[in-house]
Amino acid sequence: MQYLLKYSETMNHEAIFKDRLRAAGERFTTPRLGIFRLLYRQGPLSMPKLIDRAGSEGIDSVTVYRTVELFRRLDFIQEVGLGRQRLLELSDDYEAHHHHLVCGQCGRIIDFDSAAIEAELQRVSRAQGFQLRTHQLEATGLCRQCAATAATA
Amino acid sequence: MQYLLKYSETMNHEAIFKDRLRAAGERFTTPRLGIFRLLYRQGPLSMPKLIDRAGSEGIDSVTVYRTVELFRRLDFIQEVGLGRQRLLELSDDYEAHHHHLVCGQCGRIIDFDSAAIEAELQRVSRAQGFQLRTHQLEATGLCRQCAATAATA
DNA sequence: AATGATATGAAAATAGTTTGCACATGCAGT
DNA sequence: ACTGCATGTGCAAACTATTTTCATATCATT
Repeated sequence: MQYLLKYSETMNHEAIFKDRLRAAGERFTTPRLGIFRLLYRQGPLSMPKLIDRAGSEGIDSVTVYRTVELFRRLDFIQEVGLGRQRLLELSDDYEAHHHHLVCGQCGRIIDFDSAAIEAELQRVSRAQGFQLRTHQLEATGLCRQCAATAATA
Repeated sequence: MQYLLKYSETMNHEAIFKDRLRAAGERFTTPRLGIFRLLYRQGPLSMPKLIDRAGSEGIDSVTVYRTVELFRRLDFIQEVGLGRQRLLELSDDYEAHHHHLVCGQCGRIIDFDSAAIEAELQRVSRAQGFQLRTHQLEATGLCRQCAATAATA
């Protein structure tokens, strides 16, 4: 009997990427791989940064726009708001933190994890018949330092 | 050009708005009030929509940009991401829903409330010495209908 | 009402995004 | 491996969004 190997154990992330593209009837091309790599290696990037980095690899900005649109359509990436920025991140980036406290004063971002929130979200989704893919919680306020400064000012 | 605004209505929240502006050493002007009203009455708006609505009240787009920047600086408004849009909403809009399930397929947005999540967020904030102002939880996935369609496809 | 400081609108400059099109490339079938 | 051809890519240009500049209008104070 043969093991039913999971893709993630047999194939590297780029092979999985290629596979997922092909499965969706889309072509596996050099620019698409390049953009995937940038997001994979450099983590969440803003559109301008992604265009810039891709540019230095010889990928045109137009191609970046079109590829981001494609990736979004295929759910390869999601767009998350962080403070005032919009960042693009790979959907299956399990390292990503999804819960943030953003200081409106200094811009500091405090990541945290909360099993309680995840559990509650699961519960609500189930109740709504909603098939949960990913989520993001962003809280805004003042960090310890800025709150202290504001109090004395 | 004359503004198409009138001062004649109930001004409770508007008086507060005026006071807060003045307290910050900023001027209370007709365009600023107009933009405040739009956000107050029409709830969260995207930048293009706000520019459009303000335009039909005789307020220039440049003024909208500058006023939004001012309001943001004074914490009158916050920018929230919803699906792919960025929306502007008044910070003290207690009617606002802060928890959403966004369907990646059809774009439907399901609002929900969760005391459990609020409580957990309070707890985490306190532990971090973070002074919480507002928050937003956005979950992405497939709504009941789209999940059913996807399963049979 | 007069004054001085600042906000506003109009035009122009700049940045960000989309579209049209000729050429290049991935990939299915030999 | 080669070929055909559907599709992706880069470039230029159109279009849209945002910022800057500056003369004028408006606000708040006297």
